Amino acid sequence: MKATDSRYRECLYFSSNAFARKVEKLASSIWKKVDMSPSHAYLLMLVIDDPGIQPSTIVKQLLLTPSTITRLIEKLEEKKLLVRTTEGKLTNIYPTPKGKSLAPQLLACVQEFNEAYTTILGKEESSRMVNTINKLSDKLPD
Amino acid sequence: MKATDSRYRECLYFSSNAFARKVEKLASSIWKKVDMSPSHAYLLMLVIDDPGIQPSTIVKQLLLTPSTITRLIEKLEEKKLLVRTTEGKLTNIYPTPKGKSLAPQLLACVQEFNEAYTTILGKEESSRMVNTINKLSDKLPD
DNA sequence: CCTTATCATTTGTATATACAAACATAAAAT
DNA sequence: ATTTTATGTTTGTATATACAAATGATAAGG
Repeated sequence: MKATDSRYRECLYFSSNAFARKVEKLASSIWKKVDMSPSHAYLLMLVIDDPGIQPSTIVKQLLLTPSTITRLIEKLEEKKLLVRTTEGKLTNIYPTPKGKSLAPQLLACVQEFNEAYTTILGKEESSRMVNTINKLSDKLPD
Repeated sequence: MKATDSRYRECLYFSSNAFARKVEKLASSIWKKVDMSPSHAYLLMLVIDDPGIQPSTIVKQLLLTPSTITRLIEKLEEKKLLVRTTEGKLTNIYPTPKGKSLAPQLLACVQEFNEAYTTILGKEESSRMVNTINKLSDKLPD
């Protein structure tokens, strides 16, 4: 059934969740090429762009909680794509050569994903959508 | 950090996910009063409004997968809020008296949630948002 | 009728995410 | 200098959701 036909079509809870699930699915299908989920890929890109970045900074950039970030990092470390070095209470994350070598493919995925949804939704409309979502998102409480 | 400040602010993947998480959180805080997650509550309301409804119909209404629906139903059955009767390959779901008695509280939560976000986002803007999201959602592939 | 295809539901397992508590360290206050 | 508070990170555990395979049952084709 289409969202516009659901009994709960007017409820923001449903709309936003259903939409996010669809976007997630589209994104996942693209990042499967590098055998990674979109979150992992974005985190890795952040680390490649800013070697030594700390988890707390990643938390802010990705808008996820600290525990989630730890878990994402753990997985990427297992895959030998990045390493953690801890000094005192601070942790620094660096990409490994293997991780760094993925950079071009990661960028290609970003581009492919962006093209995929702008093609489907229209260039105008999707960028307006993203802006509106962000604006509203900022109004909602943490 | 605000969504509008994230490095990935222009990516629909981030925006839609972050937004959905916030909406989910707001919704959860309200439905905690009836000790239920929003999904469980909406499912229960569906069953109360249409006793004997089948899982496949719920799937279409809630835009979730069959396995997720089974899991939601299981939990509500554990809580004695609904019952399943299976005949042949079809299953019918009925609310228990206990489940039915929750109806007014469930409605109150719906209302409270709607008021919460329309207050925050503005009446106009939130209803436009919901419509746009649904429209775009329908364009994305299953 | 028997076999095969189709449909509805469930089960096993996996992913993404979060909350709350635990740690570990650094900074501030007395 | 010792205690308190604050900060950054990790761990234990829980929730929501999904995919793929299994199950159970009806329907269709030979």
